[in-house]
Amino acid sequence: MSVRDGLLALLHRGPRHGYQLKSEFEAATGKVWPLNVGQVYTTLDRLERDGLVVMAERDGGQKEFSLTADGREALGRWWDAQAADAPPPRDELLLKVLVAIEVDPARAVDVITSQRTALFERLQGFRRATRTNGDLAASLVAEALIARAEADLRWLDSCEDRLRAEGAT
Amino acid sequence: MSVRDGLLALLHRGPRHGYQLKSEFEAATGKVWPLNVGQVYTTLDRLERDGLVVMAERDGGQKEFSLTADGREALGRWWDAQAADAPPPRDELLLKVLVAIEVDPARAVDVITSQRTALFERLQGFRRATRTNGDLAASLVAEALIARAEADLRWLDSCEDRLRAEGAT
DNA sequence: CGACACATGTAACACGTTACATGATTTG
DNA sequence: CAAATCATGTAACGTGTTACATGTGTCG
Repeated sequence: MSVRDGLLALLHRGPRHGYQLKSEFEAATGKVWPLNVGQVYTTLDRLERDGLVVMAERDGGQKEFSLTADGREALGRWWDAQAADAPPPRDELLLKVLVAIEVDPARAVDVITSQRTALFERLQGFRRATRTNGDLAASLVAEALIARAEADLRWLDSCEDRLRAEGAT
Repeated sequence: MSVRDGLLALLHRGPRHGYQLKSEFEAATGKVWPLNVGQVYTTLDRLERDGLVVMAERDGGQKEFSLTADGREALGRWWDAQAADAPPPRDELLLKVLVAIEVDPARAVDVITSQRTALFERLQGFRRATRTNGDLAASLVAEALIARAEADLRWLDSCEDRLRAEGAT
């Protein structure tokens, strides 16, 4: 999801101005994406340039943006698009471990160990977070991150096993 | 992980030229990151500009790049850096579902359903892939993607439950 | 010879990030 | 009044993507 997609989606709820969109963007994404307001304006400019959005200036200098028909259509396509068809997962943990194994197997064990420790601490943090807040978005984020972290921890274990097995031969 | 980090890491194995790095990059990352050769050269230029790499021209027009002391140091820092400290997870699936719930709860159910179907099919594909190849990198990638996909499927179920619960009240 | 892999690059564009500049309105 | 928040933007930079241009070597 790009800022572009996010803004398009938010405008589905009705006309908004830039500053408003910033807060709504962050709220909707459970605050995992802190957004510089400036980017909202440049992105809105591009959306307008591409005809997905129209701007109406209201008195007081406020500018109101709304979806055009094209914008609504683009949004529809985005809802239907499969997240899986997007560019392959450039995941930091995955790639770092893969490269470490390939480039410097001796060091790879250390990398894996240290990543696992850090990930485990993060996991604890997520679990703590789930118990403290009531916001739906934030709690779904926490749930997703917990599930991911658990999966990643298991994967790191598996990597280490494989490495040891390779080392033994 | 950026192309920059990847190239730095690959150069740890010894001096290389650009074209070589392209293939090694893709091999090391289990082919999840198809790389345009051009980018290798521009990235190497930047690394040289930043003093992390030196270029030596060999006869035949081939250019050999090697790590400098600074480069080695930067690489060391990268190995030690926690993947978790990197920018928060801009995950397509996670964000799309969150935004859908926030913006258009009625449609969110459809989005979730369709994402789940697609994800399940991908999962099947990954499982098939694991049984057919012997390459370590590729098989670790497959393993990671399977673990992730399973976690995500469970999360999608949980999202749907929550949505229905909200809808009921 | 022709196709393909090797090898090196440039140009244009999109996007995200940070920092900076400016002014109105609200609130302690 | 002073500070915070609301509101709109610009400039500069790093990075990733695509497309294009060029030339060498090899193999059928």
